[in-house]
Amino acid sequence: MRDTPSYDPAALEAKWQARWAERHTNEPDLDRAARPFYNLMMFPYPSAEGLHVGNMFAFTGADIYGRFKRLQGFDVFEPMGFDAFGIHSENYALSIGTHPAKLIPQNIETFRRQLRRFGGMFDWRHELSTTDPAYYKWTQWLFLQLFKAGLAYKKRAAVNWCPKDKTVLANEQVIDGRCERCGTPVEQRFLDQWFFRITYFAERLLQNLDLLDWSSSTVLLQRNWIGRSEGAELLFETPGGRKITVFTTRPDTVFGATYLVLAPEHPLVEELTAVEQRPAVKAYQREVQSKDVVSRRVGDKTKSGVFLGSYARNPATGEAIPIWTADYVLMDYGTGAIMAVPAHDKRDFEFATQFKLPIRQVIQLEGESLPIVSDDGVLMNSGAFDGLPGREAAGRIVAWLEERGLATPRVQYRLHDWCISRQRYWGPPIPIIYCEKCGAVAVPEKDLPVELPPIEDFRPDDTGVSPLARHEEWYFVKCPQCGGQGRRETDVSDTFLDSSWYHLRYPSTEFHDRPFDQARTKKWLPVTSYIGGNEHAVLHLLYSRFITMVLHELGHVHFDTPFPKFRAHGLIVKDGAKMSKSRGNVVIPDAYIKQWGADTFRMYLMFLGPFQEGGDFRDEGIVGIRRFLDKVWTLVHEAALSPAGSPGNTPSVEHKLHRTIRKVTADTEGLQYNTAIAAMMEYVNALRERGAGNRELLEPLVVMLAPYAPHVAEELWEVLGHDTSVFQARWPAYDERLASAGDVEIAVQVNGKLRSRLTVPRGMAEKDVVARVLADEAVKKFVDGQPVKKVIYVQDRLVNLVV
RNA sequence: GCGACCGUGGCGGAACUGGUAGACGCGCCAGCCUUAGGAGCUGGUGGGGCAACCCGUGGGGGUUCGAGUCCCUCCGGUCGCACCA
Repeated sequence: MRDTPSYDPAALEAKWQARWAERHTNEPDLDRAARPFYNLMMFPYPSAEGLHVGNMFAFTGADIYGRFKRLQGFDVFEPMGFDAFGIHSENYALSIGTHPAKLIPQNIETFRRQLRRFGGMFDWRHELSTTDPAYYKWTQWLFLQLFKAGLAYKKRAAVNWCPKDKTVLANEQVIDGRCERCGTPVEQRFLDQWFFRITYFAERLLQNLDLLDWSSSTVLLQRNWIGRSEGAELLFETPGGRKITVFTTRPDTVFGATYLVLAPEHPLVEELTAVEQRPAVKAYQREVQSKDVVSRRVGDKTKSGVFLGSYARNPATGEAIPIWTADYVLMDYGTGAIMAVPAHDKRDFEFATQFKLPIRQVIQLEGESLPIVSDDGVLMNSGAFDGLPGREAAGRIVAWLEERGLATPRVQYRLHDWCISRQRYWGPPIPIIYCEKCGAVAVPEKDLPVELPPIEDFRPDDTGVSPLARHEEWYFVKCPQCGGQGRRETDVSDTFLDSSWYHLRYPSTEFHDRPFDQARTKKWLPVTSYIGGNEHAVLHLLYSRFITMVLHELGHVHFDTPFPKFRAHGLIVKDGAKMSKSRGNVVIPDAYIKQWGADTFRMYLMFLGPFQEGGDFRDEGIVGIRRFLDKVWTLVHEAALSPAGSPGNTPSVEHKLHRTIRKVTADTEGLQYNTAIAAMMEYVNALRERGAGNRELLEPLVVMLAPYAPHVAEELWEVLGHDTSVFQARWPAYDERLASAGDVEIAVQVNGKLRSRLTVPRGMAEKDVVARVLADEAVKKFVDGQPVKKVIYVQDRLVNLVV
C-alpha cells in the first residue's frame, strides 16, 4: 500500500488559490446567473496595521455562508472593497507625514494580499475603493440627487467640534462627549453645514424595521436611535401676549407645571428677559456657550440656570409661573422649551429643589415618593381630572386644551438630520459652487467628478474651513449658471455617505457612465444576505436605509430596503477588551495562517464560540482543529486507496451520516458554525471507531467541510477522483427517515430523579416501554412496592414514575 | 440612571417547544510506541464517597411529576443610549 502524503497546508492552499484565479471559480456570470445570491459583508477600512483577526472572523463567517449557498446551487456574488476615505486615514497620514493618496494604495495592497490568503470566495473583478474618482464621482452624483430633491440643505448649526482633529463630528461620532477617534472633549461651534433631511423619513424608517429579517439587537438599536415619542405641544402665554410652545410626553401632569425652562439658545430668551435680569442672563448664556459638550451634556446632580424675571400662564391652572433658562434643556430636541413638573420628573425635581421652586404633586401612586416618574398613577390636584388614571387623563387633557387652541398632539423623534459636512481634506468634495448672483449652484453632472486635488498641504487648521480653501487654482471657478466668478464648496462629505451605497456599485463596477446599471441592479439587488458588526447598527445601516428610500422615491431603484436580511456577528476581544491599537492587543492573523494554514485558522475562529456572539481570542485550542483536519485527510486518503465500497456500510453509521448532514445543514444555515464543526468532529470520530470510511461516507463530509476549509476540501475532492471543483458539487441531502432511525436511550426517572437508562428502538410504543421500565431492577428498588400514582411519558425521551 | 444581552467543569463552549447537564475541543492523568518528543495511538477526566448513593448550571425564593431553560428577587459582567422633556 502506498503511503498517504502528509497534509501540507501552505503548498496546498497556494495551489488552490492559484487554480481558483486561473479558472475564474469565484466569478459568477452577473448577466446570466440563474439563481443570484448577493452575499455581502461590510467592507473594511484599510488601516496601516492590516487586516486583524476581528475582520477575519467576520469575513470567514460570511464567506462560509456564501460558499454554503453556492453548494446549494446558488450563483453567489461575493464582492470585496475598501472604505478608504475618512479621518482615520487622514489622521494616520498626518501622524507619519505621508500623503494619504500614497498611503492608502499601499494599505489596500496589504489587505488584498491578506484577503486572498485566507481563502475568501471574492470576485475580484468587482473590487472597489471609495477613494477612486470612478467611485466618488457617483457619491457626488448621489449628493446632487438629494440636493435637487430638496433633501440636502445648508444651515448654521451648533456642531460638535473636535479641537484636536480640527473638524466637526456627527452626533454619532461623539462618545461620552468626547471625540470617538482621539478622546478629546468636544466643543460647540457654529458653522454652516450641509445636512440631509433624514428626519423627513423618520416614521418610515421606523415602520420599515418591522418588515426586516434582521438580528433583533440591531433592530432595537435603530428603534432607540430614531426615538419616537408621542405627546403634545402645549402653549404658555405671557401677559405681554408672547407664546411659548413646549413639547411634553406627559400632558397629564400639566397641572403640576410650576415653572418653564427655555434652552439658553432659545430665540425668545432675549425678549422674555426683564431689564433687571439682563446682565445675569447674558452672562449665563456666555458661560454655557463656552462650555464643552461634555459638561453640557452629561447630566449630573448639580444644575445651573437663571430666572428671566418674567412669567407665563399655565394653560391648565391659569396660574402665572416663572420662566427660567437652564442648560439642562436642549435646543435641538422638541421646541427647546419645557414645562417643568418637578413632582414628576427627576431633572425638574433636582432643579426645583436646588432653586427652591414650588413642587406640586398631581399624580398619586401608592408606595412611591416624589418624584413619581411612572405614568401608572391616578391624578390629583388637577381639577375636573382628579381620580383619572394618568394615561387616560393625558388624552382628555390634550383634547380639553386643544379646544381652546392651547394644545396640539405631536410625535417627536430623537433622530436628527444627518450632518454630512467635514472640514477636512480626505473625502469627496461636495459638488457645489457658490456664486454671488446665483447662490449655491449644483455642479453639472457632466462635470463630475469634482476631483480631490493632489495637494501636499492637507493639514486642517482651526479656522473651521477645509484646507481645500487654501488652494486658489481649485477654489475659484466659473459659476456653471451665469459664468461669473464662483467659489467651490470646500467641505468634503462624511465617509458614511461613501458606504451608504457601495452595495449598489459592486455589481456595476465596469460601467463608467452610470452609478449602477438597471439590469444588473434588478438582477442582484436588494442584497440577499448581509453580515456585519453591530457597531454599525445605527450609522451605516440607518444611512443606507435612508439613501435607499430616497433613491426609490426618486425612481432610481426598484426597492426601498437595501438589506432585507442582516445578521450581526459577535465581537472578537482579546483578554476581555476590545482590540485596539492604543491598547496594543490587536491580533494580526498572518503568523497564525503561516504556521497552521488558512483552513485551520478559519475553522478555529469559527470554533471559538457562537459566531453571533463572538468571544475572547486565545490560541490554545488551535491544534484541535489541525488534528481534526489531519484525521479527515487520513480517512479520505485511505478510502481512496481501498477497493470500492469497502468496508460496507452498517445501518448505524448510515444513521449517523444522515443525522450529521441534518445538523450541519441546519447549523450552517443558522450561522451556528461552532456546533456544525462539532457535529463533523463527532462523525469523524464515529468513522474512526468503526475503523475506516469509504467513498460513500466521506464524499458528503468533504462537501460539508468545503465552506469551512475550502482548500483542503478541494484537495480531498480531487483525491476522491473528481476533476472539477468541489464547489461545483451539491450540498448533500439527508433522508429524514434514516436520520431519525436507530436506537434511542430513554431516561428512566422515579419521582423526577434519574434512576436508570434504557436503550430501545426509536418509536417504540408507550406500553411496551413502560413494561420494560417496570421490570428494570434499579426501578423496582426505588418504587419499593409502592403503588405508581402517575406515569409521565415523553416519546423517545423519558419515563417518569410518580409514587 | 434607562434599555438589551449574559452568568454552566481547570478553560472555550454544548443542551430542540421545560424532559438523561457538561456534546465537541483544549488542558490534565494513566498506559502504549519511541534514543527522544511541544508527534501519534488507547483509556480516563464536574465535586464528594470504598460503595450503594449524595451534591451540582452566580445567591435566595417560587411554579411543575420534572427547571440550566419559566416567574420573583438579589449579586456580578458585557454592550448600547445617556439632562431627548
